[in-house]
Amino acid sequence: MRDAAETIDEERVELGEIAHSLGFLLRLAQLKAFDSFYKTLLDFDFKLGEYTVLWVIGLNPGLRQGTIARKLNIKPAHMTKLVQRMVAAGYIAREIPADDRRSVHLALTDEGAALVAKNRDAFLNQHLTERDGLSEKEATQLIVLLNKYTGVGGGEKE
Amino acid sequence: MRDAAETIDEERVELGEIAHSLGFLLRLAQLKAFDSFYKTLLDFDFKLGEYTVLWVIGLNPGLRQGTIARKLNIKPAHMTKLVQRMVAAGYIAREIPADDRRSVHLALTDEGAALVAKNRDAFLNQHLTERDGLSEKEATQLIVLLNKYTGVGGGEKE
DNA sequence: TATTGTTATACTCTATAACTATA
DNA sequence: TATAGTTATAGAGTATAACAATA
Repeated sequence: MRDAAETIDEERVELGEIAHSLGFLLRLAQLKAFDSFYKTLLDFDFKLGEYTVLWVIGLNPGLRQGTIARKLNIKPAHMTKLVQRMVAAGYIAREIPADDRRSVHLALTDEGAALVAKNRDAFLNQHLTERDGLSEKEATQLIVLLNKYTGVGGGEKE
Repeated sequence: MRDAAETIDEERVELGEIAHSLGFLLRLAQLKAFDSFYKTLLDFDFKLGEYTVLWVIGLNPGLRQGTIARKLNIKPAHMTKLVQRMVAAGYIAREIPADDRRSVHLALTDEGAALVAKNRDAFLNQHLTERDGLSEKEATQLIVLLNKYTGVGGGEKE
């Protein structure tokens, strides 16, 4: 595997110790995952982040906008614009609750719920298409470790 | 662990199946890794990507600009601007080889080499500071899996 | 004609701070 | 005075296409 198909057409690039740097590897891995995601969804006119927000709102109707933003690491300013686009598109309904009129509660419209449901399989198919190079077991292991590292699975049933 | 410190101050957010999506987890993980990286380098006036490019040029003096860009997933247009900044800063020297005058070969100046050397420890310290939540063994496992997934370690000694 | 790198443009995401309206 | 969200602005990263020089 060392002298095999490595000299294909490109000069060899030595990466040294950064090949073991989490930050560096995560950047490359994310680019790869996004690539294969978008490759499977040619007709999809949404950003990954937008769909994710719709998904989370669908699972947590009535949640405050800021809560979702913090959980998904979206900055308030960005969140505002994203929500505005989704409201304009008719996928999200905003509601100002009487008990705290500063906050905004979000829910999917019927149209939004339909959109999430319709693209659900394609979206979750990521698992299958995106794990190039890894065995099923390794992919599962990777996901478990990332859950732990990010703290995402913290309070979940797992 | 389920009823413990979860109701700290924030409403509970249900993520459902996307908590197992590689793309989603990689995005969060990358944000976290970058955060802790920049936290350890308060006085560092470089972007992560810029330092990475300098690093790789240091290990591969004379390599073509495009080769490095492809390996690091940097788009040609972006690479051009990045190189221009580094040349202006005095860290990179460009050389047009006689045998193919379209290409640009890159090498570090003495100043560039000194900069890479000086920040080497802080840069590689990522390993130590950035693996919050993971045991040493798990961090190693994660890095191995990411190496495999991204194909980075493909032709390396490992 | 094809390739390497450059320029120009636009769009997304991010970062920041000032602002409003509520509390 | 603090908080939730908004607006405005700027910067970084990316995508794209048109271009020049060279092969």
